[in-house]
Amino acid sequence: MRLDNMLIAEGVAGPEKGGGAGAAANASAAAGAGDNAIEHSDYRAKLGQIRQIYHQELEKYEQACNEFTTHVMNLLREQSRTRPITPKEIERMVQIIHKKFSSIQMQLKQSTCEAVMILRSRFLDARRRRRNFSKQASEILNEYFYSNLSNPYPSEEEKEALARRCGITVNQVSNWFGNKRIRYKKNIGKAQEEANLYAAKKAAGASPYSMSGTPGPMMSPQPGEDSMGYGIAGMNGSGYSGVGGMGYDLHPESPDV
DNA sequence: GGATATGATTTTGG
DNA sequence: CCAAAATCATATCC
Repeated sequence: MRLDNMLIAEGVAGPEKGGGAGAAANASAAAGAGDNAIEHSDYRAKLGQIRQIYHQELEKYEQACNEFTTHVMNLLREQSRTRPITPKEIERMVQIIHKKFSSIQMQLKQSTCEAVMILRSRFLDARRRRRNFSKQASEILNEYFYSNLSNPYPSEEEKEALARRCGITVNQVSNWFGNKRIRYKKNIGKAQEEANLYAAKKAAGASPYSMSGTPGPMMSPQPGEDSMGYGIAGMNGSGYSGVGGMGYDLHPESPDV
């Protein structure tokens, strides 16, 4: 029963709902968010495949069940000429057959469920579609991180600002800082170089992009403002003092939201 | 193709 | 409940 419900919920079992056209329309409607439209329709297509196979198999089983039942019935009828066979016995026979076949159907349903689950995880698990952030986003995040090494915990507002500037979500900013903190701590020695590197960049000021490897064209025309205002204003005086004492420093300035 | 980097999720500790 | 730590799954580099 659970399996049935699940299959219906996933749209594998249940009403036919007009085949591909309906599914496609559904997909495009559900993908109003936009960026995941392609993956979603792909998901839909795969789901349709599963669905089709499932129904095919189901029908096949049903047919086989009927054939087998009639076959048994014929045998019984034949036997009834040599010995009396009660209707009750026939009914029992039929029930046994149906039970057998329904257990086979159960297996089909279960494996279909499994397939759907795998499909879901394949498409819905964000880990499987990881995309690296843009170069600029990494720059912005790193700048903030190394400018606030003594307290790399951006507040909610700061996270939102960073998210906007990087074109990612607040959650992603949080993830990034979580990863960065732990991975920075893991090898301070090496990362210190990076810290210095970013400190140097900050000192260099306006053009933190050193053009290391990519002779390609400049990046996107990113709507004006950016750099300046935020990053440089970092800490008070002495660059980055040793982390030695306390981490708590209230932000020297909080211009607005 | 494997080694490493990196974003996301899951587990764990306070 | 939040963040650290562990872990997963992919991207990217070589």
